[in-house]
Amino acid sequence: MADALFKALADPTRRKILDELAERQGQTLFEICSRLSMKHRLGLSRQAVSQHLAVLEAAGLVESRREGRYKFHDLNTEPLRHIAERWIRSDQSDHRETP
Amino acid sequence: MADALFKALADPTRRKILDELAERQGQTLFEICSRLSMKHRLGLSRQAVSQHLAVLEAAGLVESRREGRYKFHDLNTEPLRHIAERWIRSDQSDHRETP
DNA sequence: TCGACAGGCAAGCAACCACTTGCCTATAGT
DNA sequence: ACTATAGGCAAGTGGTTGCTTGCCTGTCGA
Repeated sequence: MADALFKALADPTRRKILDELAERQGQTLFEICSRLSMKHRLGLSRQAVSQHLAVLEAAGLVESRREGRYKFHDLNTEPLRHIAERWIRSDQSDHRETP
Repeated sequence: MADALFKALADPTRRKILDELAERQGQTLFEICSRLSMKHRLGLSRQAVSQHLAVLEAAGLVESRREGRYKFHDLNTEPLRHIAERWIRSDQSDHRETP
């Protein structure tokens, strides 16, 4: 479970997809494709993005809903919220903002 | 920079190493090796752990200091603190605890 | 009804990654 | 001085992964 989450975040293209979904929820596969090629100059095939979305969905970071022939993708930030707690909770060093 | 961080976290063995360092700071390579084999039944070679530590150090998650023939490793949680902010900051969904 | 559009499935390939093996350096103890 | 200990360097290997290519399914508009 944590494994799928961290592996999903390991790829820079997948993180950019999360960026796009954070900026605008409910995008379709083609919208994400064109956004990636426009803004980031990424020449990815449709299937590549589709596979990335499958990985993100398996990790719980993306949820999809189908309407007709469109499939809309939504970002779910819930799995991201407790990632660092695993190592931060018993933190003995003082990481306060530099005065 | 973010790439090294996420790739470092992608491996389950490296995350266990971070767990061990979170539990006890300043461990040597051999201490980490024996801990991993004891507690997690991981039969890893010394070089495997050494390479993992190099990856973690490149990501800024582990800092090392040399004293004589020993090299002590310390966990640095600083890179972990702002990981999720990238996607959470402009979060419009209501993820409050279930009432 | 038929063609265009949105998406899915599966095999194949090249690059990467975790891990091993073998050898080497340097410090500490006797 | 010499041996054991702690660690490093580099080449090789099997498995994984990101991406492509080709083909198929389902939905909407004319």
